[in-house]
Amino acid sequence: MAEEKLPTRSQDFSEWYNQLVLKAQLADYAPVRGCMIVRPYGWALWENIQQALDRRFKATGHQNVAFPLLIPRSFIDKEQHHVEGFSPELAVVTVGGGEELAEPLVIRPTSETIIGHMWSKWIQSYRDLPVLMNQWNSVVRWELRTKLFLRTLEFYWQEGHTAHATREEAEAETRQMLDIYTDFAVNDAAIPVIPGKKSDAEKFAGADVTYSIEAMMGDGKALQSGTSHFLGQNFAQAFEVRYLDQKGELQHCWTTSWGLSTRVIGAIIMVHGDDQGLVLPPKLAPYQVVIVPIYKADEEKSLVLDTARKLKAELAKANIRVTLDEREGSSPGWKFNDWEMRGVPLRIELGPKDVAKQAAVLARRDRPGREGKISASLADLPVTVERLLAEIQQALHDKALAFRKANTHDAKMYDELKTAVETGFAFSYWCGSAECEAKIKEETRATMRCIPLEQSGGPGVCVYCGKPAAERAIFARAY
RNA sequence: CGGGGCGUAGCGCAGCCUGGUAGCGCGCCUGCCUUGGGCGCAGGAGGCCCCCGGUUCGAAUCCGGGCGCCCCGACCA
Repeated sequence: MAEEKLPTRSQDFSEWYNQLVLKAQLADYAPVRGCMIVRPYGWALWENIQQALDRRFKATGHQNVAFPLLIPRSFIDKEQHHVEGFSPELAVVTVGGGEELAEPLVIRPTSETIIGHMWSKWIQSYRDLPVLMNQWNSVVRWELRTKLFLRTLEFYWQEGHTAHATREEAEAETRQMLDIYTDFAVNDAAIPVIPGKKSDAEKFAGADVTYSIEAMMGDGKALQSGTSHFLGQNFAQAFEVRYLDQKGELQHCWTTSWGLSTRVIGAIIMVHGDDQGLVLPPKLAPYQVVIVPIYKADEEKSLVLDTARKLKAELAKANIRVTLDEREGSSPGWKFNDWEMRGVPLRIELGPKDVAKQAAVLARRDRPGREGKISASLADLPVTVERLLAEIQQALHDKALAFRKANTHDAKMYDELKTAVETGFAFSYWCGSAECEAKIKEETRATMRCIPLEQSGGPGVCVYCGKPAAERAIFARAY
């Protein structure tokens, strides 16, 4: 129940976020440090995200699989960069059934190694390729500092893994999946994202190239919201994933992996939320519409509720996710605030006056207050609702894009970059050297988020060292 | 691992300094009344006061030790 007001976003963005996640009942803290319980409302949101992605994965030929949670410790050690990257954050099982294990098992931090191991058995011929797999699961990384949805010890995600005969095919797959994430973010989550390439310092442990989609949160900080890795032949060599080509020659496969996690829920909260609470994009919202009935006397109550129930059935028939708030003992005003806090895109207020007119009051979540309310005829309500939901979906995206543009600066001078990253993104020329990247990070706390795929303006000079630079990169403070 | 905060009713907290009947607000339950922007009244239920040890006639309170969680930095999706 929402008994107290949230801090405003400008007062304390971090505290606003923490309290909102709890109050909206998306998630709660687990008894173990850094772990999270996803509550029904949060999981419903995740299920909608899963469906939106899963149908895209299936449409591009991927199949779902389930690999085990436990991985032999030695597997992690087989790929040099992988072991360096992940060793510090592994959870290790050393005892099973009361006995010390001969070989410790790690709880998967990601599944490249065990999948590589199995592929080496399954893949023999070019006819076996490509292998296109995905799994929905959870993984464990022993993070030092955690935050609900954004970084927890265990988190839910999907990890896609593919193996190909050629470099070109694997590279195309890597980019295809990045495009899918972008499409999902923009069209379903209403989050404008910048797809781009990571620096060597920021790339996945074991990848040749890492791409990501980067989004700007409501406080101007960046959040990496999905990644796609071109793994080259690194894992194929470590696990001997080989095939015979048409000429009868033994070749190593080229592999990819790509993932998107419940972290994207954090992005949805921080991109669209306002001081009243969540604002969920209609395409992913667990409830797209809530009907709040209003009545005094008993005759009114039955009249209003009968109408409301019919309305609910009609909307549900039109495939609109709708709920009717029949809770006794809470006033309509209380319910308005409650559902606003929980981010339902559209509210229908139905009272005796409306029923008499055969109309209802519609209130858009993205336009708070009385001015956002309109009266609509009951006769064609499903059509009106569908139109409004589409408008809200678009409006959320446009607002977020406008915000990002307003807080992104083409910083040419280093001083401009320093100022820009205080409140948002700096889009600056970078020579590509790790030294410049490290210095910028050290001096501004901003990291190189990505080199956007979309470039314009030709070459320039590095914002830090002044040497020639081919491309511009996004620098920002990040979650 | 460094810095800070906190552990007392489901939640938020007071009480601790100065030891002596465990409290307040919200929520919850019952009834009445209300309901178009976080209603009101009355009654009620609910406690290993984080754990272990010490001091004391007596510990939520004092002393020692431990554990846990949250926030801020370094590491990361």
